Amino acid sequence: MSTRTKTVSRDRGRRGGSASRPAENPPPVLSGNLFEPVEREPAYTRVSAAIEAKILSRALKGGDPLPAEMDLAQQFRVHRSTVREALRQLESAGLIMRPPGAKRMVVSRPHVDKIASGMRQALVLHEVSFVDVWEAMMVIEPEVAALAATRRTQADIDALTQIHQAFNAASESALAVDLVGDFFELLGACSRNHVLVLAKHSLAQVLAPSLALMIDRVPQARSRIIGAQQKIINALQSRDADEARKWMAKHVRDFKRGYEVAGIPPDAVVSV
Amino acid sequence: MSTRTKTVSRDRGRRGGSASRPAENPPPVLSGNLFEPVEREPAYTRVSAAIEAKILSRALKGGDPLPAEMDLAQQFRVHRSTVREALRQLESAGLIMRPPGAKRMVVSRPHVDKIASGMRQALVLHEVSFVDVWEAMMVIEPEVAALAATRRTQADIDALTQIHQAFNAASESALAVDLVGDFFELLGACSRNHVLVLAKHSLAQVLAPSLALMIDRVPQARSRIIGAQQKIINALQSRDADEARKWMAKHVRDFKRGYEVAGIPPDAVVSV
DNA sequence: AGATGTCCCATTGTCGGACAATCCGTCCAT
DNA sequence: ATGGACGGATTGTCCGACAATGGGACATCT
Repeated sequence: MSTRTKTVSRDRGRRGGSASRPAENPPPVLSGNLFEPVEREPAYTRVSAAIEAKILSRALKGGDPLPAEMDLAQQFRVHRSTVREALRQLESAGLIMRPPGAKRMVVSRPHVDKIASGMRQALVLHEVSFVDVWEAMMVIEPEVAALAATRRTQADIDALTQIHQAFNAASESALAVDLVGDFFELLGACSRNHVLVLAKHSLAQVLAPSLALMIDRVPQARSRIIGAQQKIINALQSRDADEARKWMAKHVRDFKRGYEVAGIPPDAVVSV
Repeated sequence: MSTRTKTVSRDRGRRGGSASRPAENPPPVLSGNLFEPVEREPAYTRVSAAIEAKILSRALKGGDPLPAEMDLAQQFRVHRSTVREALRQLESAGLIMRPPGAKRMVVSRPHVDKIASGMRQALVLHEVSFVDVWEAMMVIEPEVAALAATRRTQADIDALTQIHQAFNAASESALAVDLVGDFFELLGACSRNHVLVLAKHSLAQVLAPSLALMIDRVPQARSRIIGAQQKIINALQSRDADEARKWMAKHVRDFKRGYEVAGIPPDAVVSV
């Protein structure tokens, strides 16, 4: 005999996806399905949902340590193993993490890398083609550059210049790819808009592997990147949003040309 | 005494975040940290990483059933509990799921809702302000509309019109909000670009709760939405990308005005 | 005082084993 | 063919256990 309570009372699964069809008239006739499927969500899901709610409602702020697993198990009246499975979910969602070399889990806002990597997985598994990603870049990057031009500080420009010069001097392509990523990321930071930074970061992650290929195969790619970066920095320096937008658009278009020259078909699906 | 193997051999943590500083000259002097932190990732993480790799490399395709937990435990030489924790992580990442009323887990590509909800959590926890989200919409939505104008089919237009009319007739605001979301989503589908759809979807999720507020508080919001939707549909009908872009920009700007009229401060952080 | 060693306890990571619920295929009776 | 009974397979949850380790309290050394 176990102490489990087994009350299946919980019913407010708030997973509403807004995909509701126009909603026929329910009262008069019972058209089609009378009952919706009974929901039997396992305990580990309820536990994780409960903790997630506390975190999202800011009852648990970032940095707060979570109670010990045993405590949670007692509070939820559930076995520690069950709590652990719930914690794994939250951990993978990035809502909690364990600082390296620490016992207790702490509440943490999901790091950009975390969510971006989720996005990358999704795009890879959805077999998104390179043009799709490129199109998204064409939409986002020029506007981000324009925003950056109006909001950058001198420190931003200095940092960008530093990366630009490092790229100029980079010999091995792995480093060069990293530096291109850094340039884009820093430019995003100049826009002072977390949402766009997140979106940019995801695109960059998806593109990075093939970018390495491209830079290796296309000799003139580096000089074109150097030129575009320089123009963009100049535009930022003079706070010329239109110029920044224009050159970033050129820059992104160049990427596509680079891919074409490198023999990567535009409808190639991105991969890991 | 347990049978655990405890080999700490694994070292290729490929979590490279590209945040590398310009990389000083390592060979001559030992400047700063000589050793990187020893990595001791728990077994459940390695198990989930192994399965994740198999999925991302498409060795396991979508729809494939995963082996039973016991099988996995035997293959990995770990306890079933450990496997379960790994599975929880993959489940929460959306890489595997259990079809309602089935035993085995199956490989699944993460649904848009899944990743979008992750994005929403991240933005909420990063205390992103409403203007940030709005700015991102101003960047993305008009271009999506322009793309949609060139790629829409007649079926798309019919569906959009249907939603438009449903919104026109919608009485309760919850339904109206859903329909606005549906309109945006369908418009995204017309763009035929999964990446942009994903980004749009995330933004919509973040905005939905406050949108309900706004529609309730601002009487003229509905008529403005109706007008904009109509103009956009017309632009799509005549495949006029510029017109679509222009009206969508107006439409999104209207949202901001609506928020202002509703008394929602622009730097209010989005919440659940 | 500050650095270092020692000891203990709380907590995590992992394991072994157990049992009820339930899905699924098989077999049998109607 | 339909419907019911049966048994194996698999999951959800629990119990209990133990080694490893982080963290604090305390003693010791310089």
